[in-house]
Amino acid sequence: MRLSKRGEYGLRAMIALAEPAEKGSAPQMMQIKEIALREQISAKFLEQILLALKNNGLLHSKMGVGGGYYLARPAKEITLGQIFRVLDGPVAPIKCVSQMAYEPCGCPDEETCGLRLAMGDVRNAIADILDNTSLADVTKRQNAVRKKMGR
Amino acid sequence: MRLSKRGEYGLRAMIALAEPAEKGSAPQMMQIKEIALREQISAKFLEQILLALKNNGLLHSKMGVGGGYYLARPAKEITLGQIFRVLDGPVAPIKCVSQMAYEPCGCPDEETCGLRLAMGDVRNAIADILDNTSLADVTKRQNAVRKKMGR
DNA sequence: TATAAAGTCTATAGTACCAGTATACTTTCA
DNA sequence: TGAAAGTATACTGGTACTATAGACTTTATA
Repeated sequence: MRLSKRGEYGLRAMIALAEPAEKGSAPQMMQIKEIALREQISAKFLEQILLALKNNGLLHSKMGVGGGYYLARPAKEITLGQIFRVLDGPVAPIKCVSQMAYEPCGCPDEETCGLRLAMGDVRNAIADILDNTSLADVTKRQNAVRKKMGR
Repeated sequence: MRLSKRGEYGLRAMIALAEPAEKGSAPQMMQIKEIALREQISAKFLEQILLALKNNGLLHSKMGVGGGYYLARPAKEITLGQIFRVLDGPVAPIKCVSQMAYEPCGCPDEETCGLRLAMGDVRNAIADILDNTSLADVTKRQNAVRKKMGR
């Protein structure tokens, strides 16, 4: 049940982009290098990841001097599930319970397959969290913990 | 978030072994070939998987003529989580939230890392299902569905 | 007690995927 | 016009996954 490095770095980058530099400021733009440095990620690798996120409509970018990446929509409208699926594919642990990439698993009777029933529950539990947690939720929670710890 | 073939086959085999041949009969013993045929798995591959489950105390075996594998404990005392961990390792999507294989993920402040907080929720949701679903639960559910569909 | 049926164990092969690197290109701004 | 930035694609080394092979041990029974 692992999150790939690709997925991890992508999620970290998106969270970084969701943290407003100043309170109530415009959606912030950051450069690849900036994010890479801050999150300790290989810039070249991150480049590919951000590109994939852009091509799937989650990021926008500006080329040239003073360019960079920024969120395509407000942080509260982008969920972890959307990001995850772009970078790591379907959420389901087994294809026969996948919503976005269904494939039969070959058991004689899918309707009554016990493994399928159990893995369906797992899929739903994961999707429930990922699809109902937005980037805004994440940064809000971060700040709440920070405040609580007095930082 | 994928279940490996190893994990899938192992879970299928354990579920097969948990289905009593006759109502209220003794823990049933099945041979590798028998399970492999029924679940359409390569017998040699399944062999390794069952061996791993045996070496981790989830299965017992009997060698020689008329031998086979059988559950080491009653089906209601073996959870999907136990099987999963033997075959696919930790449940956590990222090491910094793993209970059984913790490792720092390298973010500057783990306590307030948003990704870690979210992935912690995911881990708990998965573990909650896997550790609270026994083989007996699975076969019971299978039978319930079968009955409902009139088979 | 010989034989065949069954599990045990270790090694290895092929493949796919992951993580990262390299390089050439295009766009934009000053 | 040149430097800063993103775009695009190819390549590579490593590792993990999915088996397959073969030699070995244990056990029942004829």
